[in-house]
Amino acid sequence: MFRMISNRQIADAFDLLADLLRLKDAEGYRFEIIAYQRVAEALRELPRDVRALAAEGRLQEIDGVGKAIAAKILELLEHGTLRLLEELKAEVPQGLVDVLRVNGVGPKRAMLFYQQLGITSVAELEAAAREGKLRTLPGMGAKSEQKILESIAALARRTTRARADIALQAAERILRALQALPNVLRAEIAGSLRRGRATIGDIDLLVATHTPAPIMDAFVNHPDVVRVLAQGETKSSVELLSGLQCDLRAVPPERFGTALSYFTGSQAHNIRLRELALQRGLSLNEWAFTATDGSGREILCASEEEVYAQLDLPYIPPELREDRGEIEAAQANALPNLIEISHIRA
DNA sequence: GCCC
DNA sequence: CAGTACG
DNA sequence: GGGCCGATACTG
Repeated sequence: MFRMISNRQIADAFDLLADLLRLKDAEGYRFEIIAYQRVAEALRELPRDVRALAAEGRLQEIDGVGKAIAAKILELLEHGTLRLLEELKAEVPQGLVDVLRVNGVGPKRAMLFYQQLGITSVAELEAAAREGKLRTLPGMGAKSEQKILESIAALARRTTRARADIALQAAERILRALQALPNVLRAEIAGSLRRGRATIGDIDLLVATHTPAPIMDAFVNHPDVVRVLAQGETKSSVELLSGLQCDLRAVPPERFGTALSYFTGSQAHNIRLRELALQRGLSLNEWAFTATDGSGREILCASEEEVYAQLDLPYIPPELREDRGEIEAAQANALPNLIEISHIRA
């Protein structure tokens, strides 16, 4: 019989596997890393106990699970551990996985810090930054060092994902300020908040305008903003009083549909849409569909309806955009009817 | 790594 | 440019 | 066997 091990624990093991591989050689294992992360997410969303599925020999029915990963799941169910995972732990300090959670630190820098300074934890990274040691490393300077210190502080401030209702209040405050600005033609909440998720990691906002610069300025100077993480022509990122990160993108109104689609996600849903576009000889990004025949011809979408229509799909509501079968359902014209408040009566 |  | 980050 | 999202955007 199988061990007591939850879907969640198995998912965590695959995420750890992905992170350790990322540290070892991000490029060399690029697609394996993606595969492991996909499976981790699929397992967390799986409504059934993996052990039951395994007992029936149906593991490969899970999206993203093939022969190799099915074997790894079985190994976890039987032994509670993975040989591959243990080997990687011996090669790469596990504490580096936490270091990866620091904004601005990816696998390259984490390994650089480890190999040059022996850093294996966030605490050690913080100490090294305070002592001015990071700036001595190639590609690092005083500014990068300071950013890392601030990221570590931010990491401590927000321990968990925010409840959607709390985040919604914070989002609407910023949104109202943006809507009140001259030359803002539209302003919308995007991201997981728009998808109706119960908890959200950050707030994503989108505005339609022909003059993004003054809007970006107003955004980063909003009274709720405590820190500017990045500010560019069309994309800025800030930290709010609540500790929440808030990202804003600005696009011209004729491109609002592709932008809202992109910024609403989910990532997995976006990737599926982009694959569908490629099948039709089009490349899709947040700005437009672009013909892949070299002509550079663009198809602009002011609304999301146009985006889906271009892909021969009926409109898919944000709440369903998780790549959990909604694309296939849409293609079969069999999307479920969502329950709206207005449909409910006492 | 998975999938066509 | 490389590195990191975003859905 | 060979592709796998983005002609992404921002920083230093």
